[in-house]
Amino acid sequence: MINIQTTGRGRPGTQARGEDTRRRILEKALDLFAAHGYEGASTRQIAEGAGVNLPAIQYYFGNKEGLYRAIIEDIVADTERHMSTVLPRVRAALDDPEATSAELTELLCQTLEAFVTVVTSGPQVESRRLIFARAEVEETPGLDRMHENGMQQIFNPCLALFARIHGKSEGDPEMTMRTMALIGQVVIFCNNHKRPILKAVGLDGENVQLMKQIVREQTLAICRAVAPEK
Amino acid sequence: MINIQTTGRGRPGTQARGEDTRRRILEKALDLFAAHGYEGASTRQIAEGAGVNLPAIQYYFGNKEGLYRAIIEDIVADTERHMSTVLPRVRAALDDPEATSAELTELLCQTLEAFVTVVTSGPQVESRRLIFARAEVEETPGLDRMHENGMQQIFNPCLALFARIHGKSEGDPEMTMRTMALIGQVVIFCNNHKRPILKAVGLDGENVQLMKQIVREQTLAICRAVAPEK
DNA sequence: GATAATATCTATCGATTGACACAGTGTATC
DNA sequence: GATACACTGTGTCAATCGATAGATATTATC
Repeated sequence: MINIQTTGRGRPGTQARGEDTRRRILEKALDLFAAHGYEGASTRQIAEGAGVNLPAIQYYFGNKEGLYRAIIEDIVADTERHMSTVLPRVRAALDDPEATSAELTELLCQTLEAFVTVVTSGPQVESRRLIFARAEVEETPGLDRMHENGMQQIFNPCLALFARIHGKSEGDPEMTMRTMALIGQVVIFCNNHKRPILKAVGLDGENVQLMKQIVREQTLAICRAVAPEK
Repeated sequence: MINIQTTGRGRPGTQARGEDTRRRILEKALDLFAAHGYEGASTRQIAEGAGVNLPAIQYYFGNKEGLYRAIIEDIVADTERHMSTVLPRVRAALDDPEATSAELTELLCQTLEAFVTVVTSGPQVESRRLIFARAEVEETPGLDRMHENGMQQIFNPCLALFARIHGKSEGDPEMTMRTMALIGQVVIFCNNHKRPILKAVGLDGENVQLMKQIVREQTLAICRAVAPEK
């Protein structure tokens, strides 16, 4: 019997011991999936790296795909947690027909900054960033879930704000493309951190601040070109 | 004996027949590598899809990696061909100490537009775009070559122009990050075309023009914020 | 300590992978 | 028409993949 969902924590006749094992598998799997992709990372590598037996993966996650989906769910939950600091205010402003262009622009900047926070904080950031980037490229089972979440948590809010600032409809293909270009400013930093550029720069605390500043400045410049301040 | 390099075209004691086979393999391999990645695409799939035998891949390209590298070389050559319309003028302007900020900005826009052309023209664009995106994520043998070429043909010229416009050094990490954000506006369009967004928009002729316009407008807005026109 | 659920082990399955040996077919050149 | 080279076919190899069977170990509950 497979216990994909049960972690055994606190249940009668249960040991909390397995929780460590489960976490070790998740951590190693995240690193390997990020580095080599879904097909490239083998369950044997993961098991060996996590210091567990091969059937442990099946025991805790059912199969390889279940393991992958568990990782993605973690990232999705983390993303929602970070974005929840901004999204309510974004929705409120969008519901307010009298929201000024300046207010909407400020919220757009904050949304993008929250996105930067998502991809630069927490444990194993570099691997999580790579999974993020892979979600835009690969067709692995489960990555559509992550892409969908990115649309809901990041793209659509930015699209709504940006379209409102432009005075255009959210359904306008032009606004979709403009928003893609806007978000691309952040997404590109999710690339492979082993590349010389990102290795030279390094997304440590100081550069993360700089990154937010750059995104804000360039976003402000773009918005001002559309809706100049009075 | 493997004849990785010889295509047999026009050489004495040679048949031109194999050229078609070689091309068919390349085309099918490009699609499959783009869709499923290097590890995900099997040589059997490629051979079957191209309508050839499995050893044909070995015959023409030595091994799977050789086939992959051949594809990348094609894309690299194509990129160099497209960028050659702008890069000489960029180098000339960079060598000219009296080049105005407006001139440098215009060249930056043209460089980015040429980049858009690279990722939106030619046969099998969608697959080539995906390979482009994968180059920023994966660590497949040969992709470093492609990434390196992207640095040389696109990133470094943009960095040099952008730094000059800002009046800062090319070696400044801040300028590296700013240039990444700038180029990210275009790179994000290289994502999976099967995703709902890109499927709804579609990078056909009309939208490619719109895309160039958007990139130009937003780049101009960013540059103007730094070096305001007199 | 008996029982049952949780957790981990060894060993192996069938399928697929990339690569290869080697025979056969075609055409051009002399 | 004989030879050489370019090309395509069949069959098979060792390695690796994900998955499973089944035995054993550990621990909580009674």
